[in-house]
Amino acid sequence: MSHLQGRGHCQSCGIRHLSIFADLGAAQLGSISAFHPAVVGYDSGEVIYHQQTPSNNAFTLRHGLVKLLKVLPNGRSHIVRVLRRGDLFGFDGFAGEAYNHTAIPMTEVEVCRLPLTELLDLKKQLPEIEQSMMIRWIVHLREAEDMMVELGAKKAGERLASFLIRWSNVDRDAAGWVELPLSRAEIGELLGLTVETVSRFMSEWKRQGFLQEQRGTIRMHQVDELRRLVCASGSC
Amino acid sequence: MSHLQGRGHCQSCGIRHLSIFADLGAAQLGSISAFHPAVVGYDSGEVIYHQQTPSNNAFTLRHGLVKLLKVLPNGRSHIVRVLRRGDLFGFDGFAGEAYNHTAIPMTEVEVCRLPLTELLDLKKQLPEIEQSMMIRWIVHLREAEDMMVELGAKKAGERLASFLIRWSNVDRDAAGWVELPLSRAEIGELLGLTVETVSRFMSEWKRQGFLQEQRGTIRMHQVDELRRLVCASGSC
DNA sequence: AGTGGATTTTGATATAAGTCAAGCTTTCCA
DNA sequence: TGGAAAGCTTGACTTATATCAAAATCCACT
Repeated sequence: MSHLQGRGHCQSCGIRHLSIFADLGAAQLGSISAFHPAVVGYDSGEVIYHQQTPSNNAFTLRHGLVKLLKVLPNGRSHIVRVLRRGDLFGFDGFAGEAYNHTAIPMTEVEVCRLPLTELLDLKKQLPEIEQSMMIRWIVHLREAEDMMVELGAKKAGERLASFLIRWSNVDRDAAGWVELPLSRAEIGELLGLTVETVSRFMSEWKRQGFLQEQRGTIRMHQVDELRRLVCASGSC
Repeated sequence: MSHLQGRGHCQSCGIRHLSIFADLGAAQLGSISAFHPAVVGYDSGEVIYHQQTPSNNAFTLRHGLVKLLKVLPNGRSHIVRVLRRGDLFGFDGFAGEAYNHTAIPMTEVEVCRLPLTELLDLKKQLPEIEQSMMIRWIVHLREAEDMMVELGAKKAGERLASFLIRWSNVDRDAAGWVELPLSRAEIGELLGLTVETVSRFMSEWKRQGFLQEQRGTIRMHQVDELRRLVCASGSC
């Protein structure tokens, strides 16, 4: 179950430097009296919010991973984005309008819940927040455009290789291992492929030594080799 | 060739009500002395700007249609967005950074060219512009998410039907006709399909009476019928 | 009006990826 | 600890869509 972990205190927040509040001074934060964030926990698979539901809160991800997905009337669904520490989400509709997608944790997560109306006020008052949000939108839009190219112009192996390579370039440890807490089904939903196709490619690459995996953790080898093999003249 | 049509005068601009300057009063516009927009024309197929090129200007489309596309190193390319009257584009990088995509007119167009640094200043000064840009980003991001679902979770016929239906709901005349100045190849690049696939579906639907076409203009019939036929239980 | 080039259509064929089905592993918890 | 559920792998088969190729049509320009 989701559970309230307590009232938020931005001043002492461990991930503030990753959030839209990164550029605020302590004084500025202290002076905000009408702001009421709350730290909330969710288990993997719970629903943080559901598409078509009125949006009253935005969220900042404190730790764990969240997927944003859209479900079609016929049951098919597609993951439109995977969120990481510090990401802002749920601010894709205007206050009171419906969320455009569903947000579900892929691990245990902790989020900071921000009432939308308060966030909008804050944004108006503090140009730093404004600016920080604008930058996020731009980056975010770039990523969306890149993803459209992946989906529209690349084939299965290319999409999967480029996803795994990108993923393994973030947060990998000294030995090159990265957590990959996505099921094959989820990778499929993200890349527009079936579970079987994802599984086949990954098995093949493990056999060929491009990929190691143990308990939800992976390590990539000879990335350039893999690229040369899978991606026709620079398609990924 | 592209050609300068003259210095812009926001006050008298015919599409200002569609632009990011829609909510400004005449007085506010008049008071902006340091702003130097220019009206520029381009022919179909010219390059307005090229991906990887430093971004110094943003643009507002005055009339005609522009495609934003990304080209992969291997020559494949994908259209990530089609722009209409009033749309702002080229503001996807920060001043001086590279554009993330290439902008090419699909018809003769006229654009208003806005120096990025000036636009950024203006945005800082006038909350109306700020607000208007934020709304555009949100809408835009929604559209991008929707498009990812199209590409990732739907098949050829579903994508094409939903594209044609959406398209024909904008700017159609009293008799239901809409201009469609995209070649089959461009529709394919937008939807992740080949020319042949696009052509086959459209021919079939013409035969079946769902679609009429003459000289770059189309008209849809019995949309609900088509949907029922093509889209498995509500997939489009 | 007539010719040449581009675009579109149509057909035949190939193939990547989906579907269906069965076994195999891992994980979870009773 | 063991047994069920969930997730993953593998195989055989089907199919949607790409690819290749050739007509047919449309359009632009003398």
